[in-house]
Amino acid sequence: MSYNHLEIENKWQKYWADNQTFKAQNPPLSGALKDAPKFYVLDMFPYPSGAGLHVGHPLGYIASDIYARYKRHKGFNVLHPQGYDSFGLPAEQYAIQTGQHPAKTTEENIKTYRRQLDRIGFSFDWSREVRTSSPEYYKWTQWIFIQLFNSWYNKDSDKAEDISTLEAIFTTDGNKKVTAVCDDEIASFTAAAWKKFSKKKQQKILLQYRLTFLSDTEVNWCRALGTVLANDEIVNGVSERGGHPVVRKKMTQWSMRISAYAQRLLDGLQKIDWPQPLKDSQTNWIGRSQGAMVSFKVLPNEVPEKKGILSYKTIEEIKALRLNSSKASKLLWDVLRKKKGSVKFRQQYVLGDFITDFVSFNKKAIVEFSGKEDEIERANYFATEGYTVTYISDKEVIDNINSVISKINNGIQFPKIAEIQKVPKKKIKKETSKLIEVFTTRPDTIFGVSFMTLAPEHELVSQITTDKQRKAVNNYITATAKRSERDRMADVKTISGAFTGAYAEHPFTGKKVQIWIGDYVLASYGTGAVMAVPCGDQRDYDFAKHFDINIPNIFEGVDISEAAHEDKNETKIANSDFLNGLAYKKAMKTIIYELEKKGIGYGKINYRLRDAVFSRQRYWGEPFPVYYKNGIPQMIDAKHLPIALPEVEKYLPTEDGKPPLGNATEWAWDVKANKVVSNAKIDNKTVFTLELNTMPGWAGSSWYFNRYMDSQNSEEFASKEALDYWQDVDLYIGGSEHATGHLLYARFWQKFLFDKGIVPVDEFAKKLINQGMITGTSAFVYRWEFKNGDTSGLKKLIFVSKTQMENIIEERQKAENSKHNLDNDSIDLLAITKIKSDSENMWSHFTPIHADVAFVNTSDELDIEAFKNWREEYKNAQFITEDDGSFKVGREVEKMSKSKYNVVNPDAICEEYGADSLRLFEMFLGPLEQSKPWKTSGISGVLSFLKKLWKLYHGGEEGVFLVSEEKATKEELKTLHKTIKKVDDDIANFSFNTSVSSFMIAVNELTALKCNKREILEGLIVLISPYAPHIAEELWSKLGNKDSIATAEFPVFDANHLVESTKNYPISFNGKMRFTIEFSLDLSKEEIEKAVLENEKTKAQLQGRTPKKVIVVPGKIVNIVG
RNA sequence: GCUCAAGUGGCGGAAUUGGUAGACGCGCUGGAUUCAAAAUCCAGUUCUUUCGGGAGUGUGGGUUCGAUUCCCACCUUGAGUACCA
Repeated sequence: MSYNHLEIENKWQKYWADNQTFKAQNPPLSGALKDAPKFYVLDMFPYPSGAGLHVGHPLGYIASDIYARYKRHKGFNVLHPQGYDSFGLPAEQYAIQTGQHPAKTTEENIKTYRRQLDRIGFSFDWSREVRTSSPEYYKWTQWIFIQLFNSWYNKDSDKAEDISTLEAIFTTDGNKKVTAVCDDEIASFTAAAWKKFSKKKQQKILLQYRLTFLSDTEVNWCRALGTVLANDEIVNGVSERGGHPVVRKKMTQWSMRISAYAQRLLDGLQKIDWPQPLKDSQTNWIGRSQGAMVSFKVLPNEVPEKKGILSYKTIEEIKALRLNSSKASKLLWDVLRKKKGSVKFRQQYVLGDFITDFVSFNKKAIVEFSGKEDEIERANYFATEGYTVTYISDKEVIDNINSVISKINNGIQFPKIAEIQKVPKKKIKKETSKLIEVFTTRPDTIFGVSFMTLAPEHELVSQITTDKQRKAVNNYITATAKRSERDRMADVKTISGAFTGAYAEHPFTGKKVQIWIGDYVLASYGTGAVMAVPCGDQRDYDFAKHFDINIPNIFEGVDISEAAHEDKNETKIANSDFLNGLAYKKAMKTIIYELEKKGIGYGKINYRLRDAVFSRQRYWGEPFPVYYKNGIPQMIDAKHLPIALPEVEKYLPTEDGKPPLGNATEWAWDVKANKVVSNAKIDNKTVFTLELNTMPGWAGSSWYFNRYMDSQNSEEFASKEALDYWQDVDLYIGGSEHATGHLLYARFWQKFLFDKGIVPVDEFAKKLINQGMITGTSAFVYRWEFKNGDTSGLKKLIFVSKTQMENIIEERQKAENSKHNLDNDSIDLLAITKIKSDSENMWSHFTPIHADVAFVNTSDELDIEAFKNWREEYKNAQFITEDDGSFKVGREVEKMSKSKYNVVNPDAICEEYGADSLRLFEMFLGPLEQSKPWKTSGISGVLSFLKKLWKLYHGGEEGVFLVSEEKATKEELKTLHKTIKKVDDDIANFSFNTSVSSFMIAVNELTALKCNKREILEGLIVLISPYAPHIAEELWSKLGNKDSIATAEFPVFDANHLVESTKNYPISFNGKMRFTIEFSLDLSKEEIEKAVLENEKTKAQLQGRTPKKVIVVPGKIVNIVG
């Protein structure tokens, strides 16, 4: 009976499903597992895409499955679940295109995934399956959101606490004593003041402390996708998915205060066994830098005028105004710009703090549309500046533009102060000295400060710029505003900036320090301002050189004539008053002490990590359990969860730009009935509008590992017993692309849940492995083209086989090198003269065209007929084949992708070679964490291994099952135990590839020994079972076992079987091995040395010379130095 | 630029504390079997060679009796990050 993988695999997959073989037990444990320790093996759950799985996807699942099966053999109660991260953009985009409900396509895709996964024979406990998009699951995602909303971060206890504790503090002490992680700008208030605040104001203040909060955030808006994207969803300024442009935009969004956990996320990395590169990228992403905040006083020498300074903000406002200007405004501007009025007007120009609609500076006249919110303040200011304002309305302009023009002209001819009612007298602002705050990691170099640089967007820029410099500054701001973020990033080399004319006072020397603006300073990091130390920072140095600013040297014995000196460890500070002679560490301490003493600065740790935006303008995501009352968000009571996703007509944003949920008609919250009701009932008394955004993709994946512990629990997130028993994931396998997304957010939520006492540990995964990517091996055919792609002279497309193409190129090279006539043998070789006589034109290029790898056999030969039928235009193509008539394709390694036609489907592999072959082969390809190319041709090696394995149990030519009960020989035992040791070690090191080799070696050796003894074969099949479980089950049952092999005891290694009496010593000369001699291991060093030197071969090597030295390492090697 | 990872036959890769470089498999070559093919089995397969040998793990140095492994410098590739003060 020969090995029939299809029959065996079907049989056992059915058996496992029917018997729930891999169901993990929750406490209390019973049966064989009564005292079993737990082991939790987890894969990153997949997003079920429409394309299904390709052979690259299961790599990590196979590795984790082997580990899980191994642990079962070792007596553990193994939890090895699987589920689906089933909310996401692709299903939604498909819905937009086809109108299909995302739930439906998701369901279908999951079915495909499940079918594909089942075929590979995974030992998943499917009874615990989760889907992030099912209401039973997202009920608890919503529940966690509520917990976050009801929490604040107390810096003193360094953990999240219930918001009620904060309210209690406010009532007794106000907010002065609280150290919380909260919004940057919260005014301080006393207990008395707190009590007097309205409920609404109190709620607004609390919102600034909550761990999830609403704020106007600059977000990455992707117009094409109609949604906001997280930083890690953007690659090179375009969306990761689809490559659409992304712009910055302000929106009111839910955010998660992950910044509260920055330090703990960093510290936690110490105690988890995750890959170093992954830890590094999290460390990098959190971006801790230690330094100090320092305030510089701006010198009031030249009090700048406010008028006409463009700030970043105003430029953007003006842009927006111009874009959105009303019909009337456009109409009027068309007339005014053509000077139909008597004077030249400018549109939307800045005057003081205001943007005028139209202004004439020389006539001191303003034309404004009436009805602006701040009309009174504006009028007041314009009047004090001596401007005449003419008010007009939209209607007037549209009805009769000529009368409007004459009204304007009249206003100018007969100046009169605009009518102002109840103008409050504007307070004259006291000119207090302004402070520029900077963050620096090198406060010890403060004596090297020779200028300061502000980001062009910095709010002080417009206030401090002097008259004289205003034009230059405005020009610079305008110029940088035009450049997109991308341009600025791409162009790091160019140094640009402008002097504001203002000076700051050096806090220690009292010297005047120039204040510049420059786009190398980012508004979004630190305070958006830097103290420039050109001698110690290369960017400051370059800037100083470029603008000819002096570069004081404050380092002892360091030459800074060529470049800044950025090394801090081995340099002492000089020219720095009280810091002179101090090394970095000491200088840091001293300066921070001095700064704090003077009250102008303090030591500070800054993090790059920003709070995470949590709102998405999408349909296919978790709805928020939130409704709005007077503009204040309210949580729906947890007992009414889940708040199910409503049905909508269309999945696109609404006409007026609301998220897709704005299309829902049943989307309002009735606080009396405690249910979702029709929007028509909204009265803002008992029925309120619900949140229209949905949660981002990472919401559901940030806690799913906890849900698996007790996935069917409808009462709780997971029971306390289950959480206490399973604790955390022992082994987590997934891709490294989640380093700064999922894996950071999940750690954040886990720490939060830990703070709240919901989960027992604050890191969810002890050990993590990143599996590498399996790349595809694309196949190419080469299209022969004429110069300039001109194919007009050809009746047919010509494809050239790979070796022939290489021949042609080589011939051409030769011909060109020796300047031979091109019409030579090589052309005859191909008989192409028949196709085209002008051979000159034939010497042109070959274009590689992707051919579907399905058309190519294991010898790289193309199925020409299949290829012809693939595309209409290939039907009549001509093929220049090899001499033997085959057509060879070119090969190249690329990412596996549909568009490259190099996708290999695991179903096809399972069909032809079997799941066991697929599993073995994927492991055999190379180290798990490394990326490696897939080549189907290689799989024959593991298949023939399986056949040999099968034969071992089916001795003789007849092929009947035949196992002997004889005692095993020493040699046979040695093979088995050598393999046990190797597999134990390999699995511990995740070197699955070398285990497969050792199986092959074992089977080869046992075959050579003609071993068919139960004593050996029973152990062997358990060893192999984690890797190739189907054949293992079959042979195990043939060996007479009634139960599944899944929990059979793993063979125990016995070193006694490996003890040797002799060693084949390598004899090397100057470190090079030349031959070997066998000696007993009992021999002493001296005896070995003597025997070696007497050996004939040694004498031949030495050719009469006397060796200088002989090194003998017993049991290892002999080295003769000559 | 910075951080990290990695460079070994035609290919995937092995060599766990420095001790026989190329395990295992693919591919290739030759042979057996077959009417033939597939499958299977056997032998060979780093390069070079005057068949004695000699060289060889990205490059150049170093430490050592001995280096793919340790140290220094450089080159190349891949990943992450990007004016982070």
